[in-house]
Amino acid sequence: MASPREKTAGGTRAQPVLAQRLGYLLKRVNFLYQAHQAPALESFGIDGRLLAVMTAISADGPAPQQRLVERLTVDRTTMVAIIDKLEQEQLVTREPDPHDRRAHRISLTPHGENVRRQAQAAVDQNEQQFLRDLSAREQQQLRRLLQKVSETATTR
Amino acid sequence: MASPREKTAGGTRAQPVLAQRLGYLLKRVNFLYQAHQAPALESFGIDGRLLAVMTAISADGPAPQQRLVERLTVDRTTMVAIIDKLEQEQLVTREPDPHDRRAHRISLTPHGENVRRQAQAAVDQNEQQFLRDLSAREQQQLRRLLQKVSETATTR
DNA sequence: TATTGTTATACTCTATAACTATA
DNA sequence: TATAGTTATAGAGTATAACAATA
Repeated sequence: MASPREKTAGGTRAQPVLAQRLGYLLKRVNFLYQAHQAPALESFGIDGRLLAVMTAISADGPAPQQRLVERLTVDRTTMVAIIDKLEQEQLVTREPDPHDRRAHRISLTPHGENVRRQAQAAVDQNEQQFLRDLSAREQQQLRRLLQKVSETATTR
Repeated sequence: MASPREKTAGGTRAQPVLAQRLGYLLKRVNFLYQAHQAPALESFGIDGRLLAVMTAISADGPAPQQRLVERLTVDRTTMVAIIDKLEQEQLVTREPDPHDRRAHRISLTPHGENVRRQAQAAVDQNEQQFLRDLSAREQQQLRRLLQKVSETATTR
């Protein structure tokens, strides 16, 4: 029934030990990260998802909503709400796609690119605070390992 | 500022590069992990949160709901729903705490401990599939780095 | 007065179904 | 027939407020 010892840091090893479970760690670190970044992003009137969409457009250029949907793995209907918000804040524009009149081309406005750049800088700086106990090498390792797992699981 | 290149598909190149952002990676890997484990857990009639609660009880012994709340960082009202479900499946029992008649002692039933052990074994096995592109050493590194970050951010 | 567990309620996030206009 | 975008709607998940029993 109950295991004899655990410590959360020292010589744990026993059996269950929640704090070492990958699923628990991923959920928890993700939660902590979002909570840590939220205030920094809030001052720009955006959240992580909006920034992610702006990042995708900034990296790959103007795109129909459908392409953003595939890129970010969010639902079509969710994307509508995201673009609504971004357009309302005048960070992106919706234009008819000349090649396919069903589609809308989403582009960053100059203001949008400006906000994106500043928000990203704030995020990056904040991230250093979040990762302050990891060396530069460890930070790079963490990113690399997560990326590797992400690619494994995506291209199953 | 931004790193020059990335891969992911063709020769993407640009600056922002969503797939390298820590926030994006954490969210994505967490999502992929949950999706990967859900079917395995579903066959036991539970989900990751229920297993986490069972793990905590199994590791630390019977506990009042409040202690589980602190341990898992979920809301009191959420915990009520979780314990309701576990009790309904006869995986745990709610007994009056002899020392504090306001509190309930939550204990794993023998059946609960049995399910917990089998479910955990299934999760562990499934996890190897999820992490199949990481060496044993890399898996350990990933866990260690996440744990370190979690502790940093928790004990701010 | 404060705390444990509870209910009712609201709010966010996300997904489903059905519609429109194009292809 | 299928696809891009949209709307309305419903379902999870989670948080807030208020209450009963007890400390």
